Amino acid sequence: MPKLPPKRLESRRQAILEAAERAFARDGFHGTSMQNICREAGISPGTLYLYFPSKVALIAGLCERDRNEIKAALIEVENAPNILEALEDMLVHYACVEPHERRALMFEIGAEALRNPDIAKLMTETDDAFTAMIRATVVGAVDAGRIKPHGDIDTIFDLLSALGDGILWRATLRPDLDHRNSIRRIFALVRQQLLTSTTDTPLACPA
Amino acid sequence: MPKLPPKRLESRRQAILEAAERAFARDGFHGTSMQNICREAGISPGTLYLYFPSKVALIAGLCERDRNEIKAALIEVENAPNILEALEDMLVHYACVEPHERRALMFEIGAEALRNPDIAKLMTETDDAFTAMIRATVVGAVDAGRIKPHGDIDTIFDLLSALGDGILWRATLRPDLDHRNSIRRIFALVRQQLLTSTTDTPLACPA
Amino acid sequence: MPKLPPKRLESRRQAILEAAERAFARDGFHGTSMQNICREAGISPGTLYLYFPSKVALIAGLCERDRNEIKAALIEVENAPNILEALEDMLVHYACVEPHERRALMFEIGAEALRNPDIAKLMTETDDAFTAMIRATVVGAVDAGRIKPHGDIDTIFDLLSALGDGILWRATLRPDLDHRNSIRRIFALVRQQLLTSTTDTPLACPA
Amino acid sequence: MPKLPPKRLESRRQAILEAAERAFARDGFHGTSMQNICREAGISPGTLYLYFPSKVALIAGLCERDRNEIKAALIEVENAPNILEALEDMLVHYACVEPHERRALMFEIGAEALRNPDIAKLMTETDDAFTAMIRATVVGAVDAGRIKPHGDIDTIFDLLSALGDGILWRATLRPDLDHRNSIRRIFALVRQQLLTSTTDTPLACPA
DNA sequence: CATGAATGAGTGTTCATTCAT
DNA sequence: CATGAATGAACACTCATTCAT
Repeated sequence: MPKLPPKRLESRRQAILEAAERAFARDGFHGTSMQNICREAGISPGTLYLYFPSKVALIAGLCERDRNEIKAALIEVENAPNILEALEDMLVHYACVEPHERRALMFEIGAEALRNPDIAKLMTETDDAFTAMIRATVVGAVDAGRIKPHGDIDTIFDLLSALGDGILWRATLRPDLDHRNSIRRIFALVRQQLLTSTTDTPLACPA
Repeated sequence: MPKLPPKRLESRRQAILEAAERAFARDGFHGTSMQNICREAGISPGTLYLYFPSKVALIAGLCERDRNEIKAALIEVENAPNILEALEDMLVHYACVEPHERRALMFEIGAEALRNPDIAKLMTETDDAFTAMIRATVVGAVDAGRIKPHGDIDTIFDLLSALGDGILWRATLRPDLDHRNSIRRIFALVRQQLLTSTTDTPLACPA
Repeated sequence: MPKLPPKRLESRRQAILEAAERAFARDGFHGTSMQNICREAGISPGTLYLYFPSKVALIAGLCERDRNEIKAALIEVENAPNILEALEDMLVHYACVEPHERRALMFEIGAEALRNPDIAKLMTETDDAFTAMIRATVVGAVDAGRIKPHGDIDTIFDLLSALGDGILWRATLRPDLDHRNSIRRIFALVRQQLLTSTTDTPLACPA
Repeated sequence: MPKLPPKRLESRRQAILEAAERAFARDGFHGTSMQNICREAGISPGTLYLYFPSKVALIAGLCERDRNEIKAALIEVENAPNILEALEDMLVHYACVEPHERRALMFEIGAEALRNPDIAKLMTETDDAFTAMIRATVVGAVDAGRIKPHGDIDTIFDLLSALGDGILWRATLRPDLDHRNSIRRIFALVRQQLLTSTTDTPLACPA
């Protein structure tokens, strides 16, 4: 029987999560104390623990929030006229448009997942959902004859998954490089050699 | 003015580094205390600080040691008859043969690089050296007519770099998947669609 | 100016006290939080503080309740045909029949009394009432010629008081020993050497 | 390989234990923070944890120290010409001569034993050693014909154990009463009715 | 009367680092 | 060169209590 309306509680929860994200992004997970987060959120430690039972729970909360965000982004990709283009835009967004801190945080959550099974589970689920969704969309496009894969479709998926993760990793660890340009060129290559759109101009035989 | 012979000093340093690596791999960077490392190395804290000025310096030391190891591995790749095959083997080695802890540590060093410019510099240098080396080798092979790139050579390099990093990332975060098989198939695809060996049986035109 | 009928208030008070006792007995005074008690009682902290102004007040409440219980037990002793037998039964009850948690709680209340004068006062009053009552009863029996004390009657009382407290202390701290048997034998000895019932078979002179 | 001489370490340990005792006696076990103890001992928290691994370990240390003290006291009792007199003096010492805080601390250690098996074990061992020693001494005196028990010797022991504990309990919880006088009278009664010294003037038959 | 969200000082404990020996 | 005792700020987390609703 909550005294405050549920909406108030939920918005408070979100505000705390955002404060935690700012603090984590600024100082890193291990460099951020609960007191820091409290100060950032303008609340007391007691209140913080009313909403999140532990520091790890904050990371889990952020992880879940990201998961929801990615799911939403995926639905957009799903409905896009050109799936490769949509994926490319999504990658540019996370690799270049979002601030560096955002990627750093993602990286640290990954590191945390290596030691914490709960976080690992959240990440695994997100990853699986992502892959399954892309696969369904592309397979649909292939079946509809709008895309032609050059090679085993499963292998192309594995390659694309690794490619996406690798681009994000490099965007995080090598902020000095021009990833936007790199992504554009890589995707052009993918379109040419791995997943040809049949509605585009036909490609010359590579041999 | 060291009074001990430099060899003795250096071997001590290496022993400490190895102890640190064991401890970090077991408990994570933030889960390992300097006392743990001392116990693992069989020395006192005072002695540890004689060889390494801080905990981060240990990570930097490990990072540098890894860099040297990778450079050695690269030279092997450089001299290999088939560069793609050598790269593939190297990837299988780091993604599947080396124990999971090794990858986890690499990941944590990456996370540390995000907060520490010294570590970042070490990683960047290693990455650049790696890329430059691969590029030189492949370009040599292309010029010699032993390999034929299907597309812009720089783009292929970017793709391969991201692909390699992504495969390692996935091997670290998704230890439940069969990465060995995945790598084999991806490299077959790469050989077919991106970097064809002219000494192999010519490929059929994919279109 | 209470608006609820006093009975309702009082029964609520008792219910809270019982919940607190359960929680204290389970986890100890210092191991029990006010939130635990609230959960046990099915009320909110605000309500708890409406009935008891502090955590110590709960202990005081329990102490007072115990006092009333002991007073009731004393009246039974007072009316018993054989006072020593009644005392013995009472001791067996508190030392062996009641669950260990009950004694532990009594012990913890004692510890609290050492730091809190209010609690100390309650305990002292109970102790005095107890002693006075026993004394009156026994003196009555002596005057009536039903019991014959072997020695100074005040000293026998002091000994009996200490004996009773000591038996309870030992029953609390040494739950591994057989206190029931011990009490039976001690009381037989007391009857033989300290307080002889003249209605029983006369005792032989111990010398 | 301790750098400091073992004596220095041990004296430091003892100094910390004494500081802890002062603090516990003043404010109670749960009312004393580790910081308080550090201030009292003039050391830092880190140093405190170098000597004692936890707060409970401090209580255990005090408990063990008390045990040794009691053992020493017992040896004196053992060698005393009149064992009952020696026991009486020992009781007077702990009940009346030692400061109230000492008893309060003993009480709190008892309370802690109810929740902590390690402490309970220490207390049980001390108690058993105490009882065994007294029994051996008294049985020796009985066999030598210097003391004559009036009743079953085991029962007399149980009664004496409970009596001693009860006197200490009462001395702790009722500091307002005159325990010295009470003990003198109780022991006189014991000598008269339970354990007669055959070297003293023979007692008249109580009947 | 009752609620429960909010508080914030306080808890026991850790750990990277220093320095006298 | 090596030691290890000592440090003390910092940590994640708790809990008796309050008060606006």
